[in-house]
Amino acid sequence: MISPYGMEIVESCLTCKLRSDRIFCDLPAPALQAFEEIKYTTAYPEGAVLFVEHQEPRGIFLICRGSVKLSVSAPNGKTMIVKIAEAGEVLGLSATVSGKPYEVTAATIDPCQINFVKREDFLRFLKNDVTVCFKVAEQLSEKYHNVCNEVRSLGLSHSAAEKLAKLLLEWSSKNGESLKAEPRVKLRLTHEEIAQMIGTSRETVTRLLADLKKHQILNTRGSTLVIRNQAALKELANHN
Amino acid sequence: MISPYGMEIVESCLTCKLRSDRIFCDLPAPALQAFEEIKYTTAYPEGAVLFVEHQEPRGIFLICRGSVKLSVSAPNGKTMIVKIAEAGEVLGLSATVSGKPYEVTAATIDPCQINFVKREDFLRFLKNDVTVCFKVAEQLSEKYHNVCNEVRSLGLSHSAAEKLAKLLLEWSSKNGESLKAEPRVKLRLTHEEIAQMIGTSRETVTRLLADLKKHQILNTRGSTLVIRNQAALKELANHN
DNA sequence: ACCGGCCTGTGATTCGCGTCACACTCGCAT
DNA sequence: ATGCGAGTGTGACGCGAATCACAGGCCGGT
Repeated sequence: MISPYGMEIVESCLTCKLRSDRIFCDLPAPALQAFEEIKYTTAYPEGAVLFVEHQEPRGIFLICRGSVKLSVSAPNGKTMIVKIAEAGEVLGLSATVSGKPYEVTAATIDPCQINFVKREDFLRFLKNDVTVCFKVAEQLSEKYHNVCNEVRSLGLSHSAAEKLAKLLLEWSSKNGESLKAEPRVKLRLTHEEIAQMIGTSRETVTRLLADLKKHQILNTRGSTLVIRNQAALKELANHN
Repeated sequence: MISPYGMEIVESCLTCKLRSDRIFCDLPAPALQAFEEIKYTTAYPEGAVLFVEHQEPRGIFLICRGSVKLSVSAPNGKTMIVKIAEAGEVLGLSATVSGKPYEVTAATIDPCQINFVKREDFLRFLKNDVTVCFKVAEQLSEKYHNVCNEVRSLGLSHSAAEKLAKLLLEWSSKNGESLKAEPRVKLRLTHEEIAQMIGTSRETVTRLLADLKKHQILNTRGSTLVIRNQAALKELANHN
């Protein structure tokens, strides 16, 4: 089956080949079967909004394919990107479990395939199986862990340069790229969006990147960043 | 029984009078009995360190009485206070569940009574009872929710004044004080610590508080703050 | 009553970076 | 080609707040 947005749809979670890489999909067979029965698979185009912060939780969204931008925003319109979620991650989990409003806004940044499960169905699913419930607890811990790191880098760094360096290093370590001599990072975000991730202004990001290039720490090949001096970048990230 | 630090110890969770107010303590009888058997009750003096960030998770800490300061810190020594946890809250939950290192440091700020449960015991306890497991998931959601708010106010406010105003309002709303015409907030932290909570410097906090007094928004009676103009404070917190 | 430590208050100076303003380069659609 | 819009690069300027430095309070110990 071909989806509306030129993507092949994975029909069933039972036969999904990505299963074993994933954290949440990797459930014992009976649980997976139960999940199969309550999930709705949907394809979304780029830029689709899955849910908005402060909305009542409708349920969870499991990313099968594509990536999703999570952001929080202030009444004055200023917004901050919390993270880019990839395939295998579950969104809206904490809101769905606790019944409190979604704490972030989720919008796709490329075409996505997503499994949705309604809140009541999901809660029933949880309460029927300790394995599942524990898995969810693990997921939540994971998420908590990540936000804590967010707080750490937001709160503990004086300079914007420090935060940018941290971000680049984090990106490069995602694909094991950081093990190479000159890790490459594919830039999928605009300077504006990077600025929103580290809580600074677009111009500052542009300037900082220019500086890094001038000092031979970075290099750009089209929209791919090459980290030429990882040590120096780490220096920037940790020191001052 | 009297503890080493002049506090009466609550012997058993089954007879604990605070139970119904608490989130985590409030379990069905059999689960509570099981909890009773794996917990260790301890009294701590002011300033005791329960665990340190990046440590391997030893287990969970349930505060029965007293309050605990949670902080993260950078290699350079700079530290940031994430929250002040009160009686009824569970600490180290996410680390214990996921097996990842503790993400914060926990230190008592007054004499505390605390129930400790070893990681293996706790995991067994979890996996034996869906109710418990679900409760834990709820707790984790709660925590996630709180950290998200932390990120929001850290990342989305331009001025230190804004963050300070937010903090004061949050404190005043804890005891339902904010419903009164002139809410009072007991200051239990030094300016230095307040600064660490909102990611600014001690001097700035001092100056901001002085300004607020000058503008008749605050007033101080000893170590108690009186909010004389809540509207103005909210204005500061939300706008700019 | 005295001292020594923490805490608070306040001025002077410096600097990062947000903001405004505008030019320049890419795509992409017509 | 042309022209438009989104994204990028760069200078000038000013404000907020970090930092340094020091002067008073407050408090608990001997």
